[in-house]
Amino acid sequence: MQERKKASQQVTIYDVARAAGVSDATVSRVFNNKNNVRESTRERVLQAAKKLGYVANLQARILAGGKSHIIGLLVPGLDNAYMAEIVRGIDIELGHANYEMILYTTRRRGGNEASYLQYIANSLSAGLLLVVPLLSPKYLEILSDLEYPYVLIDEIDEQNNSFSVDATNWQGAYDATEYLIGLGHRRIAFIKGIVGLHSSDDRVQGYKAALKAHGIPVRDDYIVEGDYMQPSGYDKTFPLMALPTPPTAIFAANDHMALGVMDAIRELGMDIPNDISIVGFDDIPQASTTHPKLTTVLQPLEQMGREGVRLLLEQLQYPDRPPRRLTLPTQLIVRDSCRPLA
Amino acid sequence: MQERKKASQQVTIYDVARAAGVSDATVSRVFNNKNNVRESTRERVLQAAKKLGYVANLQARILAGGKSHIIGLLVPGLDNAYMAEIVRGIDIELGHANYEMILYTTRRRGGNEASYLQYIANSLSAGLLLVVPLLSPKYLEILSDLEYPYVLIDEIDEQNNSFSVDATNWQGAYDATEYLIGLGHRRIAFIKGIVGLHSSDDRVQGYKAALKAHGIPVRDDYIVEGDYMQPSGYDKTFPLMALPTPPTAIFAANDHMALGVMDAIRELGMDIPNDISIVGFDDIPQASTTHPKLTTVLQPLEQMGREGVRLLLEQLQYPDRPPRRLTLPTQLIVRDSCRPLA
DNA sequence: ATGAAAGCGCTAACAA
DNA sequence: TTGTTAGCGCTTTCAT
Repeated sequence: MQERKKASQQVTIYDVARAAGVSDATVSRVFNNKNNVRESTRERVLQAAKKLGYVANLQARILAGGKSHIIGLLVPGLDNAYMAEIVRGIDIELGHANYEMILYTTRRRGGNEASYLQYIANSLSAGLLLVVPLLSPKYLEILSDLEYPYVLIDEIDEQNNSFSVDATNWQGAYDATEYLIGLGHRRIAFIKGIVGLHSSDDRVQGYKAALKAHGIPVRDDYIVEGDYMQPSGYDKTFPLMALPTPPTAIFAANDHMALGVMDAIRELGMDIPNDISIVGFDDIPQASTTHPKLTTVLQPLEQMGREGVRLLLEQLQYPDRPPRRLTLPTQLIVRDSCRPLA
Repeated sequence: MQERKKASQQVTIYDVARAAGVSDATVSRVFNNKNNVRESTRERVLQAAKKLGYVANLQARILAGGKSHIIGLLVPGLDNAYMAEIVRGIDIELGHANYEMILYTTRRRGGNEASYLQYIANSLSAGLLLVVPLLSPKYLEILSDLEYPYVLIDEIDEQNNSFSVDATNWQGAYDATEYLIGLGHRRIAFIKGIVGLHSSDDRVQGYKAALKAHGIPVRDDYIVEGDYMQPSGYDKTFPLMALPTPPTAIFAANDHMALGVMDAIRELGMDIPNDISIVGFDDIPQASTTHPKLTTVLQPLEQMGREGVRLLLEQLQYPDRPPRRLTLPTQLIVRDSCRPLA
């Protein structure tokens, strides 16, 4: 059988010990960076290990008393740029900490959150990172019942009972709106994201607040519902532009929708930014490769992923620290999709 | 410390054995679904296990020689739609088989393939799925030295010594080109993908073959280099359109580049498809949400992921089967970015 | 500074 | 059908 062959070929701590003329315990010490090893011995061991191509066996290490060095990542799916960026950050940070990641998708257990979470908690991962938009409160309940370490990314716990990382969505939307106002725009439309999503709701509020702060009335007909997907940005643009007094600027609650808006605007035979200004949110990679380049609010997705990992590892190390919410700053990225109103 | 607590609390096979009045081996048998256990005994063990809340320790299980029910996925990164689709397929199929997936990124060990692969082989995964464009032959060498089960996705092994899944890239490009020819186009440009990539090279060949088959000379100035990224599609379009006799159709070796081409064409003030026809390759989700909708060659990405998993699980089960290469059919998806030449 | 020995939780011969 | 006995590769006391 396959597994046997593998076993017979694996270079173990023993082989290294023999080759270096020391005991297995000493080899272990070397690889765990214990300080009670003579420098010359350490070198000899390292030499031997290198020569033999020794690679530590994680299972054995963990079994013998170590930590699992594996965390879980629960997501609905990987199929959008937003998620990919977060995962990139997670991956980088995990790499630094020498942790592995098991990917769990909510898709896989439609409906039965409880048993899925239990399953995860009982398997190899030492903790869980959740990037689950529209997280049901039930998840949180179960998780805390399980007393299982976890961190919410781009979601918050209303009860303030979870570790979480998010961004200044309100402020980001406020800044973008204010930027448009500064450019002379007064008729600024807003395409909302998924209602109920915390980040999404914050963005609408930030938009409205900026308008009010500058004495511009909030017009209901300028605020339309979207769903964070490109087609909704496209679809919603037409009714907006068909208004008796159409907007001179459109602020989409995320970049995907902004891209859809751009498509629609072009289809209407209008020019961006000369005929209308467009702003997005997130700064996904595509925002800077589209033409004209999209002005948007950078959400530090990668960093959110990294900080999420940090928070989780912190919990693993100090299980008794109280929950903490980390809110990272967004940043307006001015590119080419907006113009001062003539 | 967390880990200690957990360890001291962990219910082992021993506890269950004692509670059920059997030996640990019997408990192991029950949990591995061996058939040589009396039904009444099995029930008793299950009862005891449930009562004590027993959960198998995977590390120990693997270390002792069992199967891990975890496979590894090695990718450069998740940051593009192409990869996301493949991963989606992998995830679905893994779910069916009740396997977990550990994500490994090549990013994490710049350069040192050998030790990274060894590390992977020595850790929890029972096998490895590789979606690594431009896979260095060295990887394959190491992998086969390790005698570790693996499957290549969208890559092939020139030596025919690996399990692999790919698609009919040549045929797909041939079909798309022929479609354009059928529409009356004669001046068809091609933007290449990354040279050296197997799939990419096949696509150029398919394009050329179709041209030749229809007696259309292959013009070198109509074939330009790209890199599969959107900006290259954009950049390469301008020189193409500045030619004395510019093409009436552009075939980009993948959708990302085709999207870039569309941007450039619009920037030139031309209309798609009235002034020029455009075809892509892959059929990423965005191809159908852009405007006009992109005519493209569907590469069954999701299915490739699924088949990759199947092939890997097959190897795990029958270690002695000889390597197999599975080539899935591509399919021309006609949408709105092409028009008959007037 | 180093070695010897025990054991982590489990699986897999081998007996019985 | 079931129990006994060895390990899997490693870490960690406890000696030396």
